Amino acid sequence: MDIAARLLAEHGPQALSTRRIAAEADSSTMTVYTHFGGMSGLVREMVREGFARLQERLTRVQATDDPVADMALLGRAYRLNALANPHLYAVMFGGSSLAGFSLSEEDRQHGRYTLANVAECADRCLTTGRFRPGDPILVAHQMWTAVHGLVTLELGGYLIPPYDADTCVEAQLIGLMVSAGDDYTAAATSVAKSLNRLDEI
Amino acid sequence: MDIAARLLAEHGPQALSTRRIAAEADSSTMTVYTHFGGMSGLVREMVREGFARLQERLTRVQATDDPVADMALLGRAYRLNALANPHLYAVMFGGSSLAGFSLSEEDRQHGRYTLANVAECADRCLTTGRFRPGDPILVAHQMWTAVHGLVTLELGGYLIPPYDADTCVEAQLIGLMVSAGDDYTAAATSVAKSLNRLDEI
DNA sequence: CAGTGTTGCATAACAGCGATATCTATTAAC
DNA sequence: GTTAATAGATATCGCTGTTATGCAACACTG
Repeated sequence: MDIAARLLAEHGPQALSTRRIAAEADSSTMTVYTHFGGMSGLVREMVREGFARLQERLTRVQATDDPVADMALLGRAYRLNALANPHLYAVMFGGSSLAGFSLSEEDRQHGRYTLANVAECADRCLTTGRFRPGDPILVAHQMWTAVHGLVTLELGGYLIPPYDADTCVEAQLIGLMVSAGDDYTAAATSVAKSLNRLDEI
Repeated sequence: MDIAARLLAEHGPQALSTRRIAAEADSSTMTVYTHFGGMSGLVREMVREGFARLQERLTRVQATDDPVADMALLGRAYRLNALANPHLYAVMFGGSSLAGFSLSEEDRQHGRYTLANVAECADRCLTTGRFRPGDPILVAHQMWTAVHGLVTLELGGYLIPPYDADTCVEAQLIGLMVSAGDDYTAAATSVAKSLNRLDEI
């Protein structure tokens, strides 16, 4: 797993081959089959690893008395995790394009479970009255999709040149909080506050 | 190109092989090389085709006196295009995971140009006072990332079960308009209005 | 018309891939 | 100590993209 993760991170997805892994591990291609049941099994395990890393990073943000700032920091953590593991992130969400590999429903459930942290934070935003009354799960879902879309486009190089990524992130986060019901100026200050807590994540 | 598009749409990305294309075309694998310079060239051409289809679909929405409803319909058109060409969509934005294939800066520019329709609509939303004053490009960008994220997760099967896709789209679109500065109830009615114009797209 | 250069495609081959069958050697259990 | 089981090495199969070679049809030129 360590070798596969390193190969993927350093040399991209095409370096993920049984022969290359075997060469790095000084063994034969059979090891991939005995331990993971094939290449797809190894990829599946790496997806799990990717979600584990993501969740570990999300749990780093601590709950403060400004839940909107916490939520913004969750968004930044999500993005930083993706930027730190770009290839792994691509495998996690662009998985269908890898030959013959498809996630099981259990894997997807595991992925969705990652949203629990965000939902908990959304609940705090709702109970403190910062967000418009609604379902915290649905709010968390909107947060996820928006940040996910931004990160996907950023990794794909589709960000519009005149604006750098940080500007887009800032605007996206503020817009998200406003869309959930927060006051615009309050959202702006909370998002700005989250910028000073980058050392947490 | 037609054969490749059909193979991709009907049998997924692993059916995109020089030999299979050659067999369907009753020719040899060399045709891919003489016409596209290799497999990556063909994929690049398919990405261009994908963006062309997307743009064609986006230009179908007509400008009315309710620009927010137009914007919502643009979002629905973006989603419907992705759902109609899921494999093509995956190649367009998950391209890095295909072996050794990377988009050129020109291709990316072509992709970003697709945003022009959305930016024009955002400008109308701004000038009519529905949206908070700001840069239409940045507003259009936020629209893009949010809808793109939603569609990506939907295609990946990551949507949260209790809510169906339509509910998420509805909530996401309303939230987007609110985040851009529109009034909540006005946004809700405009988004609902866009639901009656699905025959346009 | 004859010759010539160019282009398009078919054939064959090469290197690499995932996957499998077979066999060996090591380990675990009784 | 004997036996069963399992990890791993080797070789192989069918597949992939890619390239080199050669052949056939075409356009051009004297």
